[in-house]
Amino acid sequence: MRYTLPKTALLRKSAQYNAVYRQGKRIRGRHFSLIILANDQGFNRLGISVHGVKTAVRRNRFKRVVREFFRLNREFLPQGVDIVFAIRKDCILDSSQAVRDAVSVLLTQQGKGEK
RNA sequence: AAAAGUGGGCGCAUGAUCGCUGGCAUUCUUUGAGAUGUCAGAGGAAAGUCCGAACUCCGUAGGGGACAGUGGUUCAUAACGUGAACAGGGCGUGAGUCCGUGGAAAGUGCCACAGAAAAGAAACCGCCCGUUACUUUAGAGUGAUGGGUAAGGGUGAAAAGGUGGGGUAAAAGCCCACCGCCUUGCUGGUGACAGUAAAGGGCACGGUAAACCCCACUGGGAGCAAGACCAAAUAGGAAGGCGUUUGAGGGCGACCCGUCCAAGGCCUUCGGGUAGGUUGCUUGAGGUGAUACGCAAGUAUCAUCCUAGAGAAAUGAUCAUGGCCUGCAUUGCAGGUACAGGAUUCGGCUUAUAACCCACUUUUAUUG
RNA sequence: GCCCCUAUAGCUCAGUGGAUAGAGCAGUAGGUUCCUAACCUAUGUGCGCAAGUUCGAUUCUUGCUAGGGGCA
Repeated sequence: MRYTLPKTALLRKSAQYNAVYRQGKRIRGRHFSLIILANDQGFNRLGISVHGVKTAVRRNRFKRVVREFFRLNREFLPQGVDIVFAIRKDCILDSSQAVRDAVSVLLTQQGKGEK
């Protein structure tokens, strides 16, 4: 069951997204930003927002890559949080490994900032 | 063989592992946005939203006008601004291809600059005939003025039939021949239209309607975020009940008494309805094949098939094998494999699109 | 998904089918000043793209492209 990704692990409603946007903590990166908010579900939930990408094929491509990353790297992320990927229009990431590297950079930067 | 034209096809394939969505079946200590199994799961343009319809709601006596759209003819179609065939015109040696292709003798407007004149034609130069003044032997010349003239000049995108002959003071369809044009007839065609050594007209009618406009035809409005059903919370509404200084309810107060506020109160029900959920939702003017009719677009009959249904929105990732293309270069290595992703559903149009394949046709060259 | 609007100079905007397309700000060069600003003079730069109608198109028609807005 480790690598499944059911719909309960996705943010589905506008209200859920708005809660994360209002109260979450933002980490700005080069190709995308992370917005993180602790939840009371006991597991992570994922939301994806792609802005400024013209064609539906490229938009869906980003969403699939990010979902694939999220599915394969559960322990890599903080636990028990809602996390939204806000992808910018100049994003060039094309594989879950590239996303993993970028997220790793962001999280270590954030850790240093807190210390 | 080369260069073209037209029409059509294909739009990488197979397997393994992990994962996603839906249908069906089974299952339950957790009845869940559950689990297991099985089947299915993006396009030729799904795109742009440029047209047309289905479907849904709202509106609606009938007629006219306004407004908008369309615009050769005949068919096709549920319908269309789409398609087919044909007609007319432009382009091309050709196969072919392109065309918003009704009306300018209903009216109004516009036609810059140039030019005498740009529209009920017109006299600037020129040509011709008079009158008159001056010069002159005369013929004639110069100036002024009255007329005739559209042959010639030059301008322009465009200047009111063309060529030749006759004719005249000079000219002119003024007259004649041929060509062109218009009207009427005849013939062919369903028709647009075409033909005509038929008759008549001397020729009138510049262009522009993707300027206003006229004519013919078509059009009620909104759109699945349509619409239908269920329905938290909050505010307000309606009805009924309680209560009316015999005090419901609330404040002060630990509580009682007391005191203060008090119909703008409390309770129940109903209706509408937000978040949210369910539905609309995929069997349809459907696909494929055969036969018949039709030049064709297409239509009819029979057989056969069922082929996505999400909702912050599923079809992805990794690996392997093999196609195809390119490069290196020799039988391996490297790189590439387009445009692009359903959102109520259909019919079209338009736009994007790597590489490859097929059929027919044309022109040129060579050979037979 | 549906429905609208816009595109003119580096920026903000004008512009009856007809001239070398205009105004303000900005830019460049020169003048003025001891120097700078202000001021004066001169000067460059454009009609989103492609077809069509017309003698002629920024303007009219069609198709694209880009941007913006509305419908809960």
